[in-house]
Amino acid sequence: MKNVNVIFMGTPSFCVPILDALVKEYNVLAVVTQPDKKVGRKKEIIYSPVKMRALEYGLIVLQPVKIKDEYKKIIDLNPDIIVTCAYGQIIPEIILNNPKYGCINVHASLLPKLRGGAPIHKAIIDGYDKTGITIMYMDKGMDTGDMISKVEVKIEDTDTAESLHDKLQEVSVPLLLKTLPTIINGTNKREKQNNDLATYAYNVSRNDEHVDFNKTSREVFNRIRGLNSWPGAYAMLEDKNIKLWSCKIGEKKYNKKPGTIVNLDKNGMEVVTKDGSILIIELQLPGKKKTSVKDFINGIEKEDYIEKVFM
RNA sequence: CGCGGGAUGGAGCAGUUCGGUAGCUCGUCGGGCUCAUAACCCGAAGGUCGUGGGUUCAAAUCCUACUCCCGCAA
Repeated sequence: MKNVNVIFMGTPSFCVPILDALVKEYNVLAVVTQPDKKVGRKKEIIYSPVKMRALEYGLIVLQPVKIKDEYKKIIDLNPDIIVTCAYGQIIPEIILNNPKYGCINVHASLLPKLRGGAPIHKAIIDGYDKTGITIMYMDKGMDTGDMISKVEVKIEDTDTAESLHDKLQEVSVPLLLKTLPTIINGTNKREKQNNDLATYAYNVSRNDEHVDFNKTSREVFNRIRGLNSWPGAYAMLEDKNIKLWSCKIGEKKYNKKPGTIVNLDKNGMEVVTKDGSILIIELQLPGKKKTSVKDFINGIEKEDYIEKVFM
């Protein structure tokens, strides 16, 4: 398939294996990714993972600030097909209508569920028992185009956003390599999405990262693991912002205000929820590193924490 | 130059204000108790106190420059 000219558009590490596969099997004309950002305390300029890999291959890298206004270079390359995956900008119709085989997107959910930028996190946070990868034609909406192929992945209680990310990443490449030839030879399926069944997974906001212990243990558990290992869930204890990295669902019930710390020992920090409790296993204080509660308790007075309430 | 916290045996921390013998809770190793133990008792090993300068009779502690880690904000 080296005679098929492809442009790949993507940004985070999730889609780097897709770029690898495309480079191996097809003729990649260029890679489009988000502009370099100044990130973090030092304001270092960070290349997207896709850009870094593209540079390793010596590919042309385009980084339009607004692809809506800077589409010309892409069209001028005259691609046969454009493959996108977590690119991060809405592609204008003038590009969508250009390649002869169309523009397809690799999306990390079973559409029409979880349309949007954070389908992996939200799949866990919202308590889905399965998710997957959908390959679809793009249209002008956000993840609303016709579906071509899918693969399902089961979500286990042991999964975190990170482990689910890895599982989905693993199945995305084989699905794409199976699907692309059918698009090129015209034998692919094309199924409309049922908009009535659609759910949404917008990018994770600061508000999404906050753990509300007034919810059920299950909901708290899902939120904490759904934000691990990035960006992490948090709750406030007095004036401190405490990150909660991993937890287990507790077995007891308490007649106390949700958020109250009732026990603190090497097994964890037990916090009251709406319908029971949660055992925090791993946490992080501001300015400190992530530590297990087992280690954390060695350096503190338990009385400073017991009966305090997470907000 | 966005704001702030931090670096002390393998881990989590105290000690720094006001310079004077390296401390706590764990872990590890050895021994004891026990039917047994993640429990308890006794003992031991293990630290250039992030790095380089400076002040001092004396620096983890004061001054100075730097490195690395982290929370927030973007």
